[in-house]
Amino acid sequence: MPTDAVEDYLKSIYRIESRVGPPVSTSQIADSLDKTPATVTSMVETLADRGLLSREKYTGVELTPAGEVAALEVVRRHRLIEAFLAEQLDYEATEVHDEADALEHHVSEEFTRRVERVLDYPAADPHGDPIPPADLSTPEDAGTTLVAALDPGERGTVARVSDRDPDVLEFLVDAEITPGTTVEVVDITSFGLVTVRTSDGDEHGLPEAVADRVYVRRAAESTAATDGQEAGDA
Amino acid sequence: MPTDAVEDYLKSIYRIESRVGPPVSTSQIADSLDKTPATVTSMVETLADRGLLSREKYTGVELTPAGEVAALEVVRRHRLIEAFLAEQLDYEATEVHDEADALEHHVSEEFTRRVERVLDYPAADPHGDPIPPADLSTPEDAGTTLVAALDPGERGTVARVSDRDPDVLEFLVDAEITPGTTVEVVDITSFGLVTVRTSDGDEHGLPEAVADRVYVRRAAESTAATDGQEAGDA
DNA sequence: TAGACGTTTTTGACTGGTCTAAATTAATAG
DNA sequence: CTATTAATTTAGACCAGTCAAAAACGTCTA
Ligand SMILES: [Mn+2]
Ligand SMILES: [Mn+2]
Ligand SMILES: [Mn+2]
Ligand SMILES: [Mn+2]
Repeated sequence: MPTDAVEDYLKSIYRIESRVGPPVSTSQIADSLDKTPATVTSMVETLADRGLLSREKYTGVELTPAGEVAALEVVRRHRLIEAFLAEQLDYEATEVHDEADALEHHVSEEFTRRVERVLDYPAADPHGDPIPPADLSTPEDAGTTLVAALDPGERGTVARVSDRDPDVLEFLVDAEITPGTTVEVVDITSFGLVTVRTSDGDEHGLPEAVADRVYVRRAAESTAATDGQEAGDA
Repeated sequence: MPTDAVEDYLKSIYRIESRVGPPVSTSQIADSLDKTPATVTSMVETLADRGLLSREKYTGVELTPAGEVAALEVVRRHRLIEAFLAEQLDYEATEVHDEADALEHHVSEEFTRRVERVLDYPAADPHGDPIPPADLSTPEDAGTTLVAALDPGERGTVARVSDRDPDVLEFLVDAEITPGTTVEVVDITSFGLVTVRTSDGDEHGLPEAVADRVYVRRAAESTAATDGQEAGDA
């Protein structure tokens, strides 16, 4: 029943909520969907009428449980399709997004299940975003942003790279900073340059805007200062 | 640029043209798309304005070369998607149609090429409908309808079964009258019952409406009456 | 050749999604 | 506490696609 537009709004609100929390403002939605604020106001009204979100005028919106379920269904389809494109049709991680953005509104539940089965129930899409299972039960373990998780000298595993800016994503993929790889923070300057070493030994300087789009999990118990042990689990 | 609706109209007109030829009437289109005649009139006006078809009021429409190209692109995507669903996701031939009908408007050229490549350039969809190649050059060899092609006693290979009526399709699939199988016409009655024997030896009585949806190619040079030779190429 | 009848078009209306321009509101700086 | 400013909402418009009801058309029959 929901139209493409409705699904896109829900998905967008969901993603903003899970990044910065509610309330989600009109302009945040407008930016992320590339619509005018007037358009967004009108749409969130109808979404509120349908019980998919609660709205306080001039403040913002927040998904209701029903809205969150609907959003998660879209997110699930989106990520599953991305995984599928990468896996079965040999798409690059940088190419899957737009295709999935169109398809996500038009695949049936049947299709979704079959894709999931063929891929053997993948946990994450090609960027590392977790794929909600059919019961939509995922708590969204996103990992922590690079500088928040690691001090200089520490290592971690990349859990996820944001796919929001295609250029940033392209850069990260080229640098081999992708889900599953290991990174070590070499240095963090006061002016926001983060230098990391990747598993192939290369060093890359990441401006803050880029570093903030890399999410990692600390390598278990191997703080460089307190512990010389560096046995790697590649 | 064309919307889903525009593509559906073009596809529908194309299929009617290739079945009964132009001009295609308002009501034929309305029937096949399940729209009211008023709606169709309004849409064919805009299609004519865009140069996709020529129209004579109160008579009907005919695709222009541009319209035919656009239609063939949709048909190509549709059939490729059907083949893909059957092949890679294990759909039954009876299940692919609706899914493809939605997806056909939302897959990119890139996607289409990749699917085609993965399937190794398939010639036909699961019902036997030919898949136009990327240059859209296909002349559509559809095969000939069962009673037109075969006299009683003759055999032929099923080239194609119409997918228009899901129930008929289901029946044919159950009877194992599907593209690639061999059928022998046992008897044709004056009142339109066609009895055929399938390769497994079973006989099936097909009412005219069903028989007309099975397209075959005569088994080369093995007319039962004039020739005892029945060497089979399965 | 005049109806009658079925088909097609016209008319007018509605929904969903979008925009621009104008009005309103909330937050903030003086 | 008021004035400026930025964000938001309202007002009014438009487009695509659709339908129901009414009018126009063309054909075929009596
Ligand atoms: Mn989308
Ligand atoms: Mn993604
Ligand atoms: Mn369609
Ligand atoms: Mn088909």
